Amino acid sequence: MGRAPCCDKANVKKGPWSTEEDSKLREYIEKYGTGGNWIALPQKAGLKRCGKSCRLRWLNYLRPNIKHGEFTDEEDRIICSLFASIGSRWSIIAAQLPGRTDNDIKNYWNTKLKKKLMAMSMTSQPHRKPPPFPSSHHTPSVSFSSLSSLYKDCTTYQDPTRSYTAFEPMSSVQSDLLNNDNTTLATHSSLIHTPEALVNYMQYYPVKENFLMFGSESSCTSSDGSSGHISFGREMKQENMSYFQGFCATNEYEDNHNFMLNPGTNNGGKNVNQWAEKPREYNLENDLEDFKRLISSSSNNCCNNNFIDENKTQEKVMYFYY
DNA sequence: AAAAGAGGCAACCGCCCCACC
DNA sequence: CGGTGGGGCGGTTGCCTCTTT
Repeated sequence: MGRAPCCDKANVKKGPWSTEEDSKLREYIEKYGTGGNWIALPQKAGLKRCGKSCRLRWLNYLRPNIKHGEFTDEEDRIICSLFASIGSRWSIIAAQLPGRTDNDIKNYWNTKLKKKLMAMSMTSQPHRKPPPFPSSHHTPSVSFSSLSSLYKDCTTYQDPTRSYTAFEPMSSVQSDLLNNDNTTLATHSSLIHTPEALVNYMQYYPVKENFLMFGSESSCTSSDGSSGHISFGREMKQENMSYFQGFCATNEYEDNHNFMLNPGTNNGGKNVNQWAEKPREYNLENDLEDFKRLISSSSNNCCNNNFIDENKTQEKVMYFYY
């Protein structure tokens, strides 16, 4: 048996909102607020509308400070970068663009920005082929400054020997792109140097699960001075503790390191996180659900300055680790 | 000028998450 | 602890407007 509908579909008006309905809704909410119950609101406000419809109308159109019209270049840039990073999680993207709604951004992306990017991409590379898919022997050499510069509120994690930057899924990594030793992503990600490259890359090699992690380890600094290595992994839970588990391929050695990041402890107002080698006791193909859950729940116990505006969304956090 | 096609966007649908009982 | 219901989200639809033929 299906779930009961949230409202009586037969007695509910659908379609475009009239100005009269708009003002009824606006006046009611300005006077009484939503009362935390959208389902009951239309009746109280004298509207023959579904509560969800009222919510949508308010959030996307009537609420104060909504910005309509042309997107700026800066907004374009943010949307592209975030889309490349986290995929179509419009509410998170909207949280970074004051006055813009997720619906607006979604429409803008689907109708204009996607085409714009494709056009730019084809103009610069008329005979473009998919980005190369290097062998696992490719030496990683990562520059991610252009990406990280887009984000101001990075959470900082470090220990004396390692620093990491992680992209939480990212739309992330298709398991079929991975070698048995889980190194493929690590190595071909090394070609991503700019947001544009990432967009380009993800058109051909979309990723779905897990997360990417760029980082460095002092012990892995290569002879040419670059110290980047690339890893992939995921966050997981064990006995009420969350860990980041992953594998890394470094400049110095391409065997995998299995590591974990214990949750930070507050040390003089700053989170200090402990990195530790971890025995290979997990199968990366499993426990993805744990990973996803933790991504949404760990903001409270792991990071103290999340990327996401918690007033707009309480979940789906992107972490950057240095 | 009219018809057809394309584009843009508001709104709907259905699923998932989570708080509450 | 499982069930229920509301809120929130992303994907999709359908209507309206604009452009092209």
